[in-house]
Amino acid sequence: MSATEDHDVTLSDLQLALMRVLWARDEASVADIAAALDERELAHTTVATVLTRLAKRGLVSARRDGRQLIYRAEVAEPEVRRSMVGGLLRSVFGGDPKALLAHLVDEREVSGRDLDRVRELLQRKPGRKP
Amino acid sequence: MSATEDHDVTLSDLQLALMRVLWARDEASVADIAAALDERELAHTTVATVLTRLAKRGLVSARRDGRQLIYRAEVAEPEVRRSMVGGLLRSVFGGDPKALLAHLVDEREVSGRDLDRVRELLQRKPGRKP
DNA sequence: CCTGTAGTACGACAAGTGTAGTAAATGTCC
DNA sequence: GGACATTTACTACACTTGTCGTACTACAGG
Repeated sequence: MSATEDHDVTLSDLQLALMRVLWARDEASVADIAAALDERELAHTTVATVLTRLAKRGLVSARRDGRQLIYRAEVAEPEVRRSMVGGLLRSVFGGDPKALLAHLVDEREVSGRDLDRVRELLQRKPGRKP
Repeated sequence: MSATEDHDVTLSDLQLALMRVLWARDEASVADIAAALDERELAHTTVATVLTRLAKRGLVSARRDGRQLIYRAEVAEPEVRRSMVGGLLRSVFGGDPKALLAHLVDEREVSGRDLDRVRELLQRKPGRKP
């Protein structure tokens, strides 16, 4: 299938930032990414280094275009989200998603209204694929 | 005024494991902790080292009892949870708790039934505490 | 008292990350 | 065609984390 034998896709903040650029535009050169991230004031070489490391992990791939390298994400955002939420779930909530949900409510991060809204969406859009 | 100037309490798996022991029993010696974690087969010195580093971060405190050091957690579990969920929220969901909730539902980590259950609890237990 | 032994304090080392400089290759512009 | 600019490759360095080994210290027994 699509799952290309993925491991533990956990990314740091910076790594995530780079990936987000790739997810948003499907392909990008180091310069593109550095530009998209210029609030961070990173040296181009920093971006290039991180990209190289991500490539070594198989999370992005590079294609050569003349002297430039054009990068592309090799893992999809939902997959990373799954992986990272899963990690937090395991490490902090003993693997119980309901505990996380409860936390969100206790912490007033989501309200009863939010719950209702989601509940309604669930109703509307019934079951997904088995 | 309980917030003792806390930073970014993000803990690794191992660190969390140690903290959990402390949270469970309020005080523990290195030996206690190593014992509680013996599925991990850690050398005592490893436990001691991690504890020392946690102490340096102010997350635990140590009291001397004879030759032993008795540790105690200086941050509460809910606080760490808050901090870590907050971090994930920021880095992966653009800081939007509802997006995380949606993820949980999409990923079928929580069901409509779970939502209802929590919803009901909310109804039952109305107010907050000032 | 002498000897284990239990405990801590330190120092170490391998990975992974953030961050960047330098070098080398390759175009571009007068 | 020479000076610049662009872009990658490599190397480096400081930090954190997981993991220990060693050394030193202070008790417990005989």
